[in-house]
Amino acid sequence: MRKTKKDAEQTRIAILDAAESLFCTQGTATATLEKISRAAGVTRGALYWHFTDKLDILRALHARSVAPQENLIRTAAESGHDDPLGLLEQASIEMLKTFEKDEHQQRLFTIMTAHRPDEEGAAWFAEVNANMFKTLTRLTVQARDLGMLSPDLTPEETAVMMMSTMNGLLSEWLRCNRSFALVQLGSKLLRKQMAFIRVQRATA
Amino acid sequence: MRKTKKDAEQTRIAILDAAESLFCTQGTATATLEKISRAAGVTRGALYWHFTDKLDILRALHARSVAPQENLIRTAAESGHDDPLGLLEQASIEMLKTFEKDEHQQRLFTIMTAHRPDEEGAAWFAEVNANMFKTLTRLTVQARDLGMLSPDLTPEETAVMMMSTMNGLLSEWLRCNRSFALVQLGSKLLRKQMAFIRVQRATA
DNA sequence: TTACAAACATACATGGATGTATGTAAAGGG
DNA sequence: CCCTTTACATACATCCATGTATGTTTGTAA
Repeated sequence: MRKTKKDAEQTRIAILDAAESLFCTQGTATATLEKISRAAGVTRGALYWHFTDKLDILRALHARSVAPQENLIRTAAESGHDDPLGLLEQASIEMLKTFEKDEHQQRLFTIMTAHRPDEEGAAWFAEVNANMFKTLTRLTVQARDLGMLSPDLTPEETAVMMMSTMNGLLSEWLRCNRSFALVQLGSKLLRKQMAFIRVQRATA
Repeated sequence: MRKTKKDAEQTRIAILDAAESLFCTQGTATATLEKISRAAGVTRGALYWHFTDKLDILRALHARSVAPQENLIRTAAESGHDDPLGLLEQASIEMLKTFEKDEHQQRLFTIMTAHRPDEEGAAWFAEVNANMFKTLTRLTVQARDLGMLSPDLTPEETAVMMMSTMNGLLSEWLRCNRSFALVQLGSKLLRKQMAFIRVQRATA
């Protein structure tokens, strides 16, 4: 029992990894804190030292893998752009690429979509998604103000469509065990969809 | 305590309704059997009389609301069609319409996607989805054999795309509290996507 | 070197969920 | 009219997850 700062941080990471894995395979409800601690090679004491409860672990998992990416897109959206829809298309495809590689993001996505915990956890999850929606809407509003959005689509509708297809692609890819090329098929679909979303000029 | 056959069937339905509601709001893990029985106005004894356990209730819920619709599409897919993609588009839009009205289907979808239970329940859920995928693939294979499928899409890719956008639309609609017109926006998206999936002829 | 706090492990108390076993009153058939 | 079965309610036993309280050992700073 000789733990230096560095050792402590390493056990913290071990706990997070174990929790991520168990949450993903068993769900947040059936994955008990003892299973997690045993999978991490420690006892529940260590777990309660580093985190207050299950939801705290969830938040930590989110903070270390998807929060950075979310902030990246958010800041890009806040600093105006001369081609918002181009940025959106680019960012979406980029998200697919990193998602296809990063197993942490994949597990966390599974956890948040397919194993939603009880009420407090659900509220937190809803908040995370609402933020993402706001970011997207900001971009689509810019696009409309620049006259680049198809006239039969509102900014909100466009944001909904983007969220829908992205989440649909990711969850479908995970559900069928990564049995198709996510980036290839996804970008093919996204490009077509973007062409539909953009105002079509010079077709005559 | 005077229960005729009809009364028993009615309590069974009451249990199913209560379970559906609680599973939807609290998840299958936190919604305990006692909460369900109390919400149904009975005790756990009645619940254990009608069902063996939680998963049995889930199966019953599935059987009474979405199974009929699944079978409808399946039989339509098995009896060949001269325009499989047209049938697919039609069936998808029809699914959106009934889904928008039927609150039972909405709750069950929430339960199955956002509150997946433990391992046995997850296995059952995976099976249900695999069957749907097979049905779709059967249609897209027919389309390819008839030369109606875009040459840069395999039948499996097309089925994946359909599953993805449909599930994405439904879950997005539920997530943001039905705050957009599902049928209107969904059919708009599906029609555009179908045009992309179909082989494009007579464009030159 | 000593004293304090970090970083855990261990032990305990509690409540809650499940399953089962038993009780029981009415329905329904002969 | 009686007997069996249905359709539950009640009671009990068990286990498990959580939280907390306490013990223990070692870094670490003064």
